[in-house]
Amino acid sequence: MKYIQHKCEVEITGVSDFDLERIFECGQCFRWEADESGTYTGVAFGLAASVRKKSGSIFISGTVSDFENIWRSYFDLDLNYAEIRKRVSIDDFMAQATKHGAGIRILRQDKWEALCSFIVSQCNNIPRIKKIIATLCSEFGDEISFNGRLYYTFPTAEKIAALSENDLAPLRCGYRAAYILGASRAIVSGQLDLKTLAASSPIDARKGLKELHGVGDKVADCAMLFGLHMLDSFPLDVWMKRAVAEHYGKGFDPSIFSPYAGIAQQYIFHYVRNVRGGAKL
DNA sequence: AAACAGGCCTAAA
DNA sequence: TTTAGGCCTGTT
Repeated sequence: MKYIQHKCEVEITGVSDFDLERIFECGQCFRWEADESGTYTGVAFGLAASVRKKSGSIFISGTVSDFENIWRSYFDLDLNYAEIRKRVSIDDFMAQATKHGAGIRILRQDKWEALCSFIVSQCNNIPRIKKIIATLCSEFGDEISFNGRLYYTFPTAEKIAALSENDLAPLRCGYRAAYILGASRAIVSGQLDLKTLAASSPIDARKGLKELHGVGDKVADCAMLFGLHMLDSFPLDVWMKRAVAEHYGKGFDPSIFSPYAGIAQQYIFHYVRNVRGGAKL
């Protein structure tokens, strides 16, 4: 990988497995939007940015120091996904899934943002999840001016913890509001330390997350995979349950993909939803 | 109009 | 340990 500073963006070359649509539309994040040219704009770690690809190069707005401090890690550019694709292609089904999903990456998102987002995601569809999170940010995040538009940071746990359920009413997120408040307060009180969990074993991380009211197996696994970057975590939603039951039978054990079960999960998810399954169950 | 959406919790077998 | 209902809200 090499990168050079241009006028107001950094050009990155020598990175394989980088497909913006597959990265941003595979359900791991909810705050990046594409324009008609395929450039994605979003906010992460308090910084707004635009990302585009052109003839094999990646262009990310900002400086080399932004890239080194944030985006290099955010896009997980130091992990060799091409090799992981080979590794999880254990049968024909996975060979197909990885072929169609080449370019997917697991973002290294903010831990709290991921946890909060997947609490909101429960029993919801993606458009509504996006809307709720957008409102959460515009109501309680900090403004960022970027390319003549206003964007918002994701509100900190501290900020949310100081609110009431009534304050969250504009989100229209129903019973999830109490879950968000509970999670934020657990973090602020120190009862839950995401940084510690990220450094602990998957079993302990899962147990810790599930102590939160409103966090079960699925949300915990998503928070681990997408927030704690525990790449062996294998979230099982209704789509995945159906897919693995169909292809591997009832006694399926995700550890056949270890230590990259979570990445395998993303390939399978993308494959059954976007390539084979279509948009309906 | 009733069912369902990328779950979770609780109560009851 | 597994299963059914209810939960906020928006959409079909």
